[in-house]
Amino acid sequence: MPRPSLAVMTAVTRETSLGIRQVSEETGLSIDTLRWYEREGLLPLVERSTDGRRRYPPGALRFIRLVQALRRTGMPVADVRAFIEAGGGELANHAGRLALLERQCAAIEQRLAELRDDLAVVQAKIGSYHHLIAHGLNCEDDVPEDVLDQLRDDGLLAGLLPPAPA
Amino acid sequence: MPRPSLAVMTAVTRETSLGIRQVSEETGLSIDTLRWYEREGLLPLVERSTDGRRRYPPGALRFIRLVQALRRTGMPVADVRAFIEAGGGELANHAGRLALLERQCAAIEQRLAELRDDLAVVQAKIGSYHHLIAHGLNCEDDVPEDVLDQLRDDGLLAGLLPPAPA
DNA sequence: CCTTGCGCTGGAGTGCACTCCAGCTCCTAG
DNA sequence: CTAGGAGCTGGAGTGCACTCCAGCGCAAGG
Repeated sequence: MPRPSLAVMTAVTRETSLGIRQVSEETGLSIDTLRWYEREGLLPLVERSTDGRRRYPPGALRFIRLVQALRRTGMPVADVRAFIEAGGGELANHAGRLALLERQCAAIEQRLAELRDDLAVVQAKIGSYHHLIAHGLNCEDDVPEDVLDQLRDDGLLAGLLPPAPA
Repeated sequence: MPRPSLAVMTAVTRETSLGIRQVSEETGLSIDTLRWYEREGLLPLVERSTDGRRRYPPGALRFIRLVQALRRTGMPVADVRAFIEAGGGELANHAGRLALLERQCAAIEQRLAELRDDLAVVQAKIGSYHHLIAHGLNCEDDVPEDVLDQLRDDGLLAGLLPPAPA
C-alpha cells in the first residue's frame, strides 16, 4: 500500500485527493507531462500536501481530461494555455472561452472527416491488395500482360509497379 | 503560363506528367516536403526531365495520396518507409504489406473512436458554458451560493472555479 | 547579352512537445 | 539509524518532421 500517510494531509486533501501517480495512471499522461503541463500553465490549480507533494482533487481529473481532449484533438499547447488562462482580451469571459471551444469543435469535426477520408484511402488500398492476391499475384510472379492491363485500368497498381511503359 | 518547355521533355513525360509545384498544389504537401519525402524513401519513383527536374506521372499523385493518408493517420515516417520499401523480411510480399495496412486500419478506427470521445468531452464543456450563461453568469458576477451548489453538483464547474471550499 | 524565375542539392536550423536528469527532501520500513 | 522509495525543482536533452538556406544550373524573355 503506497498510500501517503493520512496523518500529514490537510482537511482538504483527506481521502478524496489523488497523488500524481494515480492521476498519471488514470489519465495516461506521464508524471513528467503532468508536471510540465503545470509549469506551462495548462493545469493551474494544483494543491500541495504539507510535505510539498501535489494533491489532485477529483475535479482536477475532469479538468485534465478536458485538457487532454483539447490536446489530442490537435489544439496546440499555447492555445490550451490561452483557454485556461482566459486572462484578458477576447478570452476574458465565458463567451470568449465558449467561442474558442466552438472553434475547436469545428476543427475536430473537420479532422474526423479527414480521418474518414484517409481511412477510405487505406481501405481502398487494402481492397486492391486483396484483388491482386485473389488473382494469385505476388511480387516475383510473372503476370500475363492482359491481366496487368486490366488491373492497371482499375487503378490498382498505383505505387506497386512503375507506370505503364510509354 | 509557367509550363515547362515541351521541347525538352521525353516521350514519357510529355503532357501527362506534373511538375513539383503542381503536385504540391494538388496534394497540399510543400515542395520541400515532397523533396524530403523522396530523400527519405517515401516516394521512390520520381522521374526526371532532361534538365534534371522532377516529373511526376499521374499515378504518382495517387501514390502520394496514400502516403499522405498513412502519415495523417499517425503512421510514423519510418513505418511508411518500411511499407514503401517492403524490401525484405515480413514485408517482402503483398501479404506483408496488406498486414501492415490492416494494422493501420485498426489504428485509424481506434483514433476515430478516441476523437469522437474527445469531441464529446468538448461538447459537454460547451454545454456547461451554455448552461452557465443561461443562468446569467459571467466571470465577475457574484453568484448566489445555492445556484453555485447546484451547478457544482451538476459537475459543470470543473476547471472554472476552485473546488468547493472544504 | 543579361536578368528573372524555377528547380536542384546537401546540409543546417527550427518548433513543438515532451522526457530525462542531478541533486535534493521527506517519509516509512526494517 | 539506515536504506529505500516517491516526489520535488530547474534545466538540459531528445525525437520527430519538417523547413530554410546558400550556391548552383538551366531556359525563356527582353
